[in-house]
Amino acid sequence: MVEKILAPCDLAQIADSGQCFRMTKQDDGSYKICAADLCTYAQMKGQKLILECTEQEFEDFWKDYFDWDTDYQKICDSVDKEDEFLIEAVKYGSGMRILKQELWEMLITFMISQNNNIPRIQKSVETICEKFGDKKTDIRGNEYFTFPTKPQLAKASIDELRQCGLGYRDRYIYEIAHSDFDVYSLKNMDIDLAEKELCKITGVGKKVANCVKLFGLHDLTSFPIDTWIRKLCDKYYNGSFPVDKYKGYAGVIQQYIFFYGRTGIKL
DNA sequence: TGCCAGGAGAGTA
DNA sequence: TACTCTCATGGC
Repeated sequence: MVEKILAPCDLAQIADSGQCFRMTKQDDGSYKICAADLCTYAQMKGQKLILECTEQEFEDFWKDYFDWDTDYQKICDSVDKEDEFLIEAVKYGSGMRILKQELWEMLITFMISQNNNIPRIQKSVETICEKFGDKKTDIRGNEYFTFPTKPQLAKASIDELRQCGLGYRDRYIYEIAHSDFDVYSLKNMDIDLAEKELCKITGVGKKVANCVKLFGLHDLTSFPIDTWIRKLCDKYYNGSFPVDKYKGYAGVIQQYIFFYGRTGIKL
């Protein structure tokens, strides 16, 4: 068990923010988090984050996963005082953090996300893990499944992928799993080039590429524009959000807006 | 029953 | 370049 001060941080907000799909609330109030090939249980007590893992595992993985070194309070405080909508959005989702997630998992997950809804994405991702990932035992003695690697996914037929509820996206996943594309090569690229390379993949457009950049490459300048953001920008910003005001971290701001728009207000 | 969802590809003008 | 149609499918 590891206990560390982390503020701001709200696990409920992060779990419901649409950036991760394998973070689920348990009956005891904790959150089960499956990431990379690991699994832990997390809960907050005040400003204290309690993780069920060893100190070593925390230092090696979870600390970075929670983006420990970014000052989210400073980001919240930087919001334009004239921007009433954004002030409300940040207040509503003030415990948000951008998790540093596994790159391959982000690519596949956000390819599945297109023209889809979050509960259904979660279901598809979980089914894919159960069918093609490795079965492991977590710290509480429960079984969990890792997200399948590229070679593991390449063993799946189109029909097997279709059975995971992917709909028409099954062939996109099939194609990328059988391609010679190395997602990890993106880490060594200029971020604009990385986006171009992502957009060459069948089933990846600008929006999905920006999600992969933000959640998989931790490029906080990335500002994905989906249906929610578009509607909100049309309503509150005359169709275009002033990303230049938030140089270097507009992606975090995007996440506050998305979360507030999707769960906090009626459009 | 029809519309929507963290969109993108293909066809057409 | 810009627009439109289509693609599965569960939830409301």
